[in-house]
Amino acid sequence: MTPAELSAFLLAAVGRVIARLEAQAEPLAELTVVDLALDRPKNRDHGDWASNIALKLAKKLGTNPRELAAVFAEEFSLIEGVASVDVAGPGFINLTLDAAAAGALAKTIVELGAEYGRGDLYAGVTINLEFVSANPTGPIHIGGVRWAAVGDSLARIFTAEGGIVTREYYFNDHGAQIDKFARSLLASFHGEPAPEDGYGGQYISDIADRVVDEHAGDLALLNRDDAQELFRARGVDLMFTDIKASLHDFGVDFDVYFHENSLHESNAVAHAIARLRELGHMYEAEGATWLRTTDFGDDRDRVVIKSDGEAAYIAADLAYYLNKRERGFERNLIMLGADHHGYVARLMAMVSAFGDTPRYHLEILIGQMVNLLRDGQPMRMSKRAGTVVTMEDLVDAVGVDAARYALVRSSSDSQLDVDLDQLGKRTNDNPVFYVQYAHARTRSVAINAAASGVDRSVFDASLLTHDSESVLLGVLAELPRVVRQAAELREPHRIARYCEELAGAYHRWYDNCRVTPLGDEEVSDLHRTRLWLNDATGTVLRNGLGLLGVSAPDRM
RNA sequence: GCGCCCGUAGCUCAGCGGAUAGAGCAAUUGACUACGGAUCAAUAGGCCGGGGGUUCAAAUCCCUCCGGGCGCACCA
Repeated sequence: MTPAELSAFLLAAVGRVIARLEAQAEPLAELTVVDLALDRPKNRDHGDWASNIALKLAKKLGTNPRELAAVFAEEFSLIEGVASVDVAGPGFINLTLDAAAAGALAKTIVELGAEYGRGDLYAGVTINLEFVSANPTGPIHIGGVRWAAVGDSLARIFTAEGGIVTREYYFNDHGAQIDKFARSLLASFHGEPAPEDGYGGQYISDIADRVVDEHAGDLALLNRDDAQELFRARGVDLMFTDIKASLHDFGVDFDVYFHENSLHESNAVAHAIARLRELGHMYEAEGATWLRTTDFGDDRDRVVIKSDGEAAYIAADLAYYLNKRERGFERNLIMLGADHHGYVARLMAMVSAFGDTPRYHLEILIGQMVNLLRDGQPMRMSKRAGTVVTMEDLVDAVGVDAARYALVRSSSDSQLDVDLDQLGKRTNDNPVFYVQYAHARTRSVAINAAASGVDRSVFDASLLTHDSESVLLGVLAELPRVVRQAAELREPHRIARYCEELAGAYHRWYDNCRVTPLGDEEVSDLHRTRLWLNDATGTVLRNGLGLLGVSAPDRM
């Protein structure tokens, strides 16, 4: 029995009880699965599942929690597959399933395979996920890498919930940052130090050299301005190619690389401004053109066209947002570093100005900073000096799986400390190996089972009676709920934590319950049924790791 | 000054208003002539930053103070 099936039965039972009680009390609103608050108790003595619905409803029904719980419990005990029901503490209802009902899940999971864990939370909804979006003025820094891991995982999770997801990279190939980049390349070409506010380091001279290799003849003929222009165009292009390749090596491939420049070159910016003007939210003052964001909760109005006639940065954002909406995206998410959180209010105001709904049509996820440590000491980074730790450095140090897992396993709301030395030398410091090992073990057990003549020709769930088996089944049952919650809260780290819990439950089961017969013991239905459970665990670990973009190896 | 995030075991971090607050690492002690010891079992380690409040029930929600990070442009 899956949790969804159990919930449906319980909800129906609750409905019957309430129908009887409502004769003497106020009618209640329609109840849902959420009201049931079905939970897997931490303490095994409290059964397989627990509900606190009696505590929640007692007051509304004009009765006390324990009495109400007793009534529910009686009704619950009639459900097929429920072995026992107890009322505990202030009014918790603890349920224990019989082994056959609980164990049936193992077969269900094996049969569903990659489908198990998927849901329909965002069925058919078009979702645009914009992340990384690092300027093409240098390699992706560590904060961007966090978003690469988290954003890609979130994309996988939304997809698992039925969403039609586009991964999008906003490429800031316009404006002053790019000019600095071009001047930095030119400075390197002339053997000059990096400009005061520019970029330095090995990658600048590398890029400059590559441009020189391609265009040595041309450069000799160009004046300084034209040479800078050539460095700008080619340098951005080369940087862009490098960034794409790094992301690909990291397992992240974007569907759309959107160039900011295209918004300026087309009439997209003018189009967006015209629309906002029609809606009456633009005004002229002090020689500039403003968007009245204070009408929508921002603390000051924002300049869209500067008094020198140039578009301010937000102009492109207006155009970009409108463009996404016109491309048909219902939900748009942008992932930004904490150093950009001051931008949220004005973007939300913009959404309102367009007549859309903030936090629905546009959501901004803020990720806190990542501190890189080496031997416990923070690593100081400077773009000008070129001392940045890149995605490649991180991957070289620990590998793609370990890097992605370390970045995705914590809430994005928390600042994260990543110690390169620690991650690099002691592999056990990263729980990804614990999870991957559990998966490899399921494969190894399956191979041994086959060699011993154990197959899946028989499945008798009533034989799965060991305590470690009911714990394992309980954890397996939770994947769909964890995926849904990770999607709703935009928190991929819940998947990682779940995988760790599952791996632990599996290792403990492995220690207690053999799949292959020992010595000259006969192959029994218990062995065969346990093979189903083993394979079901392998499936769930693979599905879970897949949502994180981490491999599930057969051997390690 | 205003805004956002954080403060939980020695360290890095989980914890959907519920029962005895958890995991990994680090420490101590056990378990392989049994499906992989990258594992398991056990011990130790906590005024959940402080103080109020809401609730049958608060690490979780609200207020306040303290501490840390990051922001508050006609920069991008």
